[in-house]
Amino acid sequence: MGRRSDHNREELEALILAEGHRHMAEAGFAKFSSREVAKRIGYSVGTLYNVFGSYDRLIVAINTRTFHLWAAYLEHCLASNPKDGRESRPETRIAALVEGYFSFARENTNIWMAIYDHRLPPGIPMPEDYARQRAVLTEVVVREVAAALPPESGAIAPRLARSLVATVHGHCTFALNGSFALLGETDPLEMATARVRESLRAAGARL
Amino acid sequence: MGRRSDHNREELEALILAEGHRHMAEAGFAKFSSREVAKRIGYSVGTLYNVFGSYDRLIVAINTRTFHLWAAYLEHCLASNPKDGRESRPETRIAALVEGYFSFARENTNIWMAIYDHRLPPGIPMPEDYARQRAVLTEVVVREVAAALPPESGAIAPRLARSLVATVHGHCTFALNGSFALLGETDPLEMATARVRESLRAAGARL
DNA sequence: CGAAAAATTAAACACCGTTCAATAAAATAA
DNA sequence: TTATTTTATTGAACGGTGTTTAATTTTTCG
Repeated sequence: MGRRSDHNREELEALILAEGHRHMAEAGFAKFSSREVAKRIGYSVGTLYNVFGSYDRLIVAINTRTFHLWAAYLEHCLASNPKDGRESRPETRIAALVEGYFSFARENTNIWMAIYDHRLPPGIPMPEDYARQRAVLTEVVVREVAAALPPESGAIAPRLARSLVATVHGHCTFALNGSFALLGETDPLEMATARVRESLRAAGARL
Repeated sequence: MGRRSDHNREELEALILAEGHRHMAEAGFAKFSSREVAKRIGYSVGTLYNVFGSYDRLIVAINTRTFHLWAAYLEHCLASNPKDGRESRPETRIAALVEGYFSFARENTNIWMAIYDHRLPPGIPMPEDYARQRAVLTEVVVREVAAALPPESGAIAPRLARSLVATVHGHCTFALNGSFALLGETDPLEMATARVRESLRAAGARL
């Protein structure tokens, strides 16, 4: 049948992705539907499948975009705490990072949760884009952790950074899914920040 | 229509729960289906809805059972490290707890993940059973954390324990969903244990 | 036994992801 | 230009889901 005059393949992919991202933000992972995305952009379901191949690949593309937004958001948070200003202490920048992790998740709950709600069927490998965007995000943390540690400890920064991301992730998850509220915890961000500070100090950081 | 001779209401509820749990363990949250559970126990879907009211309440019941199993598993792990034996040091018991957290999740991935995959629609409150079973699990950790801290720090044990559970949860999640593998981390358990030890030391524990 | 109560069913509804022959439009060839 | 090939798009069909409900069966009890 026919090529439409108003969208080439590239534009169509971008259109689906943009609307898919919006729908995910509004509806959340559990209620997300590829049919609904198709309806919203005025194409039929089949077209979506021609472009993305499957539901899973569409979700992965949406999540990849979320990683991109997230990394940009964190860099923006850090830019408010410049290295050379009065508030340039590594502690401040680390705190800004933890706070940024939490506030991105809080202000974009559905798209943030979708990253962890979705799991690829076993055997299907992650697209390269996904791994790369995720690595970018991790690199930001590695860089800041390395800056907080004494120069001679730089080698351990990557492993420690990954571990601290997991620490913050755990706290953020419990904050957003109600686990902390259920158990009586009222300030998850403070708890996460404290745990990160302790581990950095144990690794030799002077905070 | 009629009451069957072979199951009263209580037995039927237990039957559904047992088969539901089994199905969740085999299929995982994404492929779980109440219709499939009904088919397996030889009842129709309607009966399931008469007993549990909705899909969500069935899932919550399954997850509540998982919390119960999990707490029992952890107590069993701790029993292998008795308080009064040669290996009675709090550090050993804390390590056993972290290891138990990981190994339960690893050996029961689907039912463990289902706890965090499922989210109640907003407005519907958690059943009391769920909160209670979850509190039991947390109490185990609070008790061990308090034992690791100096007596005068006992008051902070509950908050610290919740935070350490979040820390371990984050590491366990990243270990099981492939995040750590993607980022090159090869020993999540070691990382989690190290973070917990650091935080306990910072709180005054002599490990 | 017969009537009231309770339990169970099966069909219907509105969704979902996925596939695929038919079709319409664009690109190319004659 | 017209004819043909290639490409993009569709919409119906399939088998699945959670959920509701009228009809039906079974049990209970007077």
